[in-house]
Parts: sequence; C-alpha cells; structure tokens
Amino acid sequence: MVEEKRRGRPRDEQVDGRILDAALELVLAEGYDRFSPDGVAAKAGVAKTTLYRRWPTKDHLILAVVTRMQNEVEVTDTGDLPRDLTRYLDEIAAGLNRMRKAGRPQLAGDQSAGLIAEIAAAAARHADIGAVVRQMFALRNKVPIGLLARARERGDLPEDVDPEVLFEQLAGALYYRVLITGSPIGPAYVQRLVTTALSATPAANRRKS
Amino acid sequence: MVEEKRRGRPRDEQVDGRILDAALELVLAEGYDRFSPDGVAAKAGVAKTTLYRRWPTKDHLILAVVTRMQNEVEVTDTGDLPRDLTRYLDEIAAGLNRMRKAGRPQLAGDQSAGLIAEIAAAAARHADIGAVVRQMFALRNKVPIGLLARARERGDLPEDVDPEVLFEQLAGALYYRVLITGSPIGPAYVQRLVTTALSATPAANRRKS
Amino acid sequence: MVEEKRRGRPRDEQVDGRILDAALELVLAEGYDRFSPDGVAAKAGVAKTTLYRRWPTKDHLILAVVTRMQNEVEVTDTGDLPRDLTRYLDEIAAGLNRMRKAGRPQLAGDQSAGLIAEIAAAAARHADIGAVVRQMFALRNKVPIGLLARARERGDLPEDVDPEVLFEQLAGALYYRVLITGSPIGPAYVQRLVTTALSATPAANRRKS
Amino acid sequence: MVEEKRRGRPRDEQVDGRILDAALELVLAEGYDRFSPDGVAAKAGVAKTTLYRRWPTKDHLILAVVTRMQNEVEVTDTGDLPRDLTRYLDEIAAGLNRMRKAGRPQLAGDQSAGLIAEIAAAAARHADIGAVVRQMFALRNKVPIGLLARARERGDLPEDVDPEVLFEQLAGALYYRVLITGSPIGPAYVQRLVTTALSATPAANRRKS
DNA sequence: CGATAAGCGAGACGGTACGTCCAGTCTTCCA
DNA sequence: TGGAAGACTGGACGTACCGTCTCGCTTATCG
Repeated sequence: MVEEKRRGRPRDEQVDGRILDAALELVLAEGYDRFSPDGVAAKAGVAKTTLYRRWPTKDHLILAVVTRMQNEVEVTDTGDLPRDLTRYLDEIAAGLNRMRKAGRPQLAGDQSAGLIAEIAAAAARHADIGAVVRQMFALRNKVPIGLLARARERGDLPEDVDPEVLFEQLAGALYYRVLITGSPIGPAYVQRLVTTALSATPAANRRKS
Repeated sequence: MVEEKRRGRPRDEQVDGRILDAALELVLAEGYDRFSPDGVAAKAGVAKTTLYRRWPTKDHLILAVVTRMQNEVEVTDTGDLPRDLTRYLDEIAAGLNRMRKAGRPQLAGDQSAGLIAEIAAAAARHADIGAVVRQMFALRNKVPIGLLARARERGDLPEDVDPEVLFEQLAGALYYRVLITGSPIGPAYVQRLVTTALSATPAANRRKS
Repeated sequence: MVEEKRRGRPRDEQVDGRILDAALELVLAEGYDRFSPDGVAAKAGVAKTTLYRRWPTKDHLILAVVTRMQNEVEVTDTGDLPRDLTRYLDEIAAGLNRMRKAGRPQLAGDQSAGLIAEIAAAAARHADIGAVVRQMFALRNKVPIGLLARARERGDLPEDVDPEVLFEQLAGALYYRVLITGSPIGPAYVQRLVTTALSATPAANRRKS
Repeated sequence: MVEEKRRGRPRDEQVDGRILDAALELVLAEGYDRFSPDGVAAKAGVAKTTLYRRWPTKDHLILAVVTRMQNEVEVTDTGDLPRDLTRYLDEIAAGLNRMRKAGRPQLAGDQSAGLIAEIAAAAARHADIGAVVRQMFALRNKVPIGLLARARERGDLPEDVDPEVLFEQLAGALYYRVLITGSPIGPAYVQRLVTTALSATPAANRRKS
C-alpha cells in the first residue's frame, strides 16, 4: 500500500467526471445499444485514448456508470421487521425503476428492464465485470441480510428460515419482475411481497392473536 | 382459423430446423458475442437472406433458439406441496444451469448467467422480443401458480399468501442467483429455498406438532 | 424460317408491352442503378419469371428498352451535303439528348451521359449484348455512310476521304461529348461540326469561288 | 496554399499504393463486375474501413485506378501536322486498347470497350465522378487542341476549322469505335483517320501540287 | 374430352456485394 | 507520461439485388 511515485504527467482527475457524466447522459438518452465509447468521447470532449486508459471496455465503462448511479440504500433497524423491510425494498424498487427508463422515455416505463439487463449480460460476458458486480452486490446485501438474521434471533422469524435465502426471495422477486416478466414493482407490489413473505411468521402470528 | 390460401413457393420447413440446429450448436460452443448470423447461415448451408426472412435480427434468432431449448417443465400435483415444489424448482434450476454453460466450458460453470442474461438484455432492447419473452413466461408460470393457489385453498398455505407473489419469490430467488450473485443453484439450494419459503406454513406447523 | 408450331399456352403479347413500358418509366425516373428487374416486375404487375423468360438479364432488358427508345432517323439525300448532314446529325443529337435526361431531371441536363453510358457498359460486359448493339449501329449507320459515299462519287468530297471514317468522326464527336466531356450538343455545335468537317472540301471551295 | 496543421495520426501513404495496386491487378484479371472492394481490401491486406475512408464507392475506386493507369501522352510539335497528329493518336489508341483487355483475356481483344465504358457509366451515375472525369479530360486535351490551333495559325488548316471541334472528331472517332461499334483502332485506322481529317487541307493541297 | 405442355403470379432461395458501424489499438504531435 | 485527434484492423450486421426454383393455377393444342 505504498504510495507509488508516478512519473510523467499526472492524470487529469476532472476528466473522469466529465466522461462519466457524458456516458450517463448518453446511456439514459439512447439506451445501451446506441451508446458507444466513440459517442461518449465525443460528447465529453475527450480522446478515445483517454477513455480506454481508464476503462478497458465498453462494458467496464457502463459498469462504472451504473455503479455511480446505484443509490446508497440505508437500512434502518427499528425492530419492526415488516416496516423496516418495506422501507428497504421500496428504495431498491425505486432504484430499479429509475434504471428501467433509460433510453425509452415514452415506452411504457415498465415492460423494459433497461440497464440492469445489460449489466447482467456484461457480467455474463466478462469474467472480471462479473466479479465486480458480484462483489458489489455481496457488499450491499450484507446489511439487509444482517437485519433478517437479527430478526430471527429475536424470534421474529421461524428458526428454519435462512436469512440469506429469504433475502434472495425478496430481492429476487423484484428482479424477476424487472428482468423477466416486465411487471411493475411499485409500493403496492412491495406491500404484497412483504405480506406474503412474512405471512405466518411468529411475529405475524403474535400480532394476530 | 380459415386456411389461408398460400401463394408462391412455400417456405422450406426443413430450413428452419437446420438454421436453429446450427444456431444452437454455435451459441453453445461460442457464446453470445461470438455467435453471428453470418456464421449460422454458413454452418446451416443457407443464404443469409433466408435466415433474415425468418428472424430479422440476431436477437430474434437467439430468442428462437432459447425458446426451443426451453424445457417443458411438468408440474405434478400430488397434494404434498413441499415435494411438488421441490421437484418443479429442481427442473427449472436444471434448465438454468444448462444455459449457464453456453460458450464458457472451462469457466467455473457457475458464476456466469450465460444465455439468460442475453435474453433479458434482448428483451430490454427490442420491444417485440420483450413481448414474446413476457408472454412465454406468463404461459409457463400459470401452472405452478395454479398449484400454489390450490394449496392455499386446501389450507396448506396461509390465507394472506399471494400465490403469484410466492411463485415470484421462488423463481426469483433462482434467477437472482443466476443473473446477479452468480451463486450456484443446485438441489441443496432448492431445498433451502423451499424450506425457507414454506417455514411456518400451516402444513409445516401441522407436521411439527 | 418455318412457323414452328408452339405447344402449350402461348405467350401473352400484351405483357411484353407492359413490361417495357414499366421499365422505360422506371429507368427514366430512377436512372440505371436504382432500376431493378424486381421493380419493373412489380410496377408492371408481372412475375419475375415472366420477365426473365423474355430477357435473360437486366442488361438485356435495358437494351430492349433503349432499342425501342431509339428514334428512327431518316436520311434525306437532296444532294446538298452540308444541309443533309446537318439535318441528320441534329436528329441524332436530339436522340442523345433525350437519353441524357434519364433519371436526373433537375441535374443540369448536360453533363451526364445517362443511358448511353450504361448501354456501352452493358455491351462491354456481355458479349451477346455487345453483338446486338454493334449490329444495331452497323445497320443504322449504313445509310448515312452511303450518303457520304455518293457525295464523294459526285466529287463533293475529296477522294482521299474515307466515307466510313468521316462518318465516325461526325458521330464520334457527338458521342465523345456526351460520354466523355459532358459538353452540350445542341444545333450550334452540330453547325460547327459540319463546318469544320467539310471545310476545304471541293464543294465548299467551289461555293467560295 | 497554407500548410494546414495536420492533427491525429497521419494517413499511411503506402496504403494508398497497396490498395491501388491490388485494385488494378484485380480489375485487369477479373473485369469490372467481378471486381469488388471487398476483394481489393483482402488482396491489399487492408481493412475495408481504410479503403472506404479514401474512396467512398466502388466506382470512385475504379476511377482512381483508371486515372493512374491513364498514360501521360506527350505531344510533340514538329510543325509537320500529319505526323504529329498520327503519333499522338497512336498513343491514345494504345491506351484505349490496353483498357479494352481488362478482364476478358480470351475474348477477341477488340469488340469490348472494357474499362472505359465503365468509367463513362460511373461518371453518369455519380455527379462527383463525372466532374473529375470531365476535368481530367479537359486538362489532357488542352495540349493537342493547342497543337491544332497553332497549325491553323500557320495556315496548315483552313480558317473555318475549329480546333476544338476537329480534335473532338479525331478523338471521338476512336472512342466511338471502342465504345459503340467495337471496331479495332490500330495504326492502320489512325492512318485513315488522319488522312480523312486532313484531306483537302491547305497543307495537303500544297503537297499534292 | 382428357392429357400434355407451356405461360403466369407469387414468393422463397442461394449467393454475393455493398456500405455502415463499432470496438479496441496504434501513431502522431503537443503539453 | 497524459491528452487530443484520428487512422487502422477486424469483423459483424443488415440490406439490396440478380437470377433460379418451386408452388398452384390457367390456357392453349394434341391425341
């Protein structure tokens, strides 16, 4: 971790921002396929060389854009599992909905997976992108999984519930609708989702009685 | 349903098969990006025109291949929900695993989403492909959702469980692991999945007591 | 030359006309390269088969069109060589000018060789078209060459003038301007042409004195 | 005439040569229609992009090839008009004969116009090619027309001879035979041509007496 | 009158060229 | 060494077009 002494002209840090701005704008306006490194470079007023020095591939660039677009999702742990879960999933859904709209403004906002699908495809195509994506999600998901684990310890979830698996059911349902069935994932759906997932949990049962 | 009078030289039905065979072989051997209509035409011994008359786009062709590759998944309804569910999800997982391997034989079979990611991306790019994909899945999912609905009516699922949503949790978890986290989805995982999803259900409770 | 008895359904003679009409219209409107047998067939309401039964090649069809467009040029032999020649060349020039305009209505009518160039190219490409074209011109040119021959016999041309060659000089100048230099060939030019060619001929000299 | 500052990687001048060499070889061996930009690129070991950056069209490329193939024809002005003219026309005819042979080795070398017809057609199809061709010929013809003009001033040609028109008669006859009648244009024909054109000129007359 | 032969409309098919587009690398000059 | 500009490789992509072939149907003549 020694600060290596760089020789020669140092990189212009501003440039990174300009490129990512341009890329974001382009990808939002045009969608993935009409998005091209060439176009980004032109729009950012930057040479392609400069761009490729930073991101070795179109897909890497896209990944950077998406990573930056990714919202920081906070997890609040009030002890009220359904409420905490609903709040969390609402934010995730909001983020997904934002990406859905990329490039197809007037198309029924739903129906299309937008960028997420492209990220998944990029992850499937390039091993290294896959690694980054997986790590990103692993990191991100640790917190909500922890939430579920604590709830189980508290006795708010049955013992044979696997927190990781439960989380994958919840997030998975959202992604499934976005990527596969094209159904909407608004607050109403999140509500149904939480209700179904927590139905007949000890906490729910206790509340009923 | 009137038999439309066909005029002109009829399409050679064999050709469809030859093209799809070649395409399947190619996509399995090379993966999505090294797969090309040109290559398919050559391998199938067919003119490009002939190919494009049927599938106007590389993505349409891929979709056709995948559709055909899609396994017919049978749903057996024995009344034993966990068992039926496990059997069904195992088959779905097997299908997904098969698609994972397309084109990257030596890459750790897991880790990559393979063709499914490409299909999702294609659906996001072309409105018409999206429509087909969505319809395909809607049709396919009707049966297992029916299974869940009947189970609820029997009292094997809590009343506030929404069958459609529950199904999306189950399938979604599989797709989430394939498309996003790259985790394996073998029988062991399916087991955990069913257990978690059905934990604290009336049936489960009954069995416990 | 025996009338061979044809078996089977006889050809529909009307069709020939309809095809040629359509072809002419198309070639005039679109020029050679945007002209296609497919288009002609569509416009004439005729199957491509029908068309190819008659003209085995796009170029053969074009040739037919041009042949039909070719004007019958009359040669009048009044004994006044300059006048006869001027009249004849004027008509030839008029025909060439008509073909110049094919497909490029608003382009400076001159400057482009239009169809003649395409005919020449077709003749260069297909030996049989070449043969037909050559024969057509040979037939057509016999009359004016005869005119010049008679003039020489009369003493209106020097003895060392070769009638065929002189004719080629006259016609050649017109074609040269059309095909190569793109210069206009109106009546004024024909005038200059005849004057120059007949300058210092016995007849001219006689008239001067 | 200011030296414009060049930015970016400069064009590789060698590449132009390699492409034109390959193109020439191909067009000579195969003729116009079997000649293809694809083939040229392959033979030259060059990407198609590189080729199309320079010549936007098959026809533009052909034009470049022909321009380069065009022989520099020298005009010698010895004061002996028939001799100078004969020498000049012989060279022109030789050039035309060379182009005749392109692609059809075993076809009677005569009879076909070869590349010249294609150039004329290309000039008719593309306005810009037309402009280049016309300019090329205008430049090329200035010298021999000057020769004729001086001859007239010397009194070797009648006064009512228009030098430009006379030149067009001479060159035109050659092109007419090549493009239209398919007749040979060897030295014998050039001889007849000069004789006929100069018959009854002052110089000729002088010599006769 | 039925068999046979050819014409015709419609459109699929093979083959191939054409020109475009894009990703990623390389080369030049300048800072 | 970084950056701007742009040439270069390599290859896919989808279109266009030519000429052939295969249907089903129609129209003539022959036996």
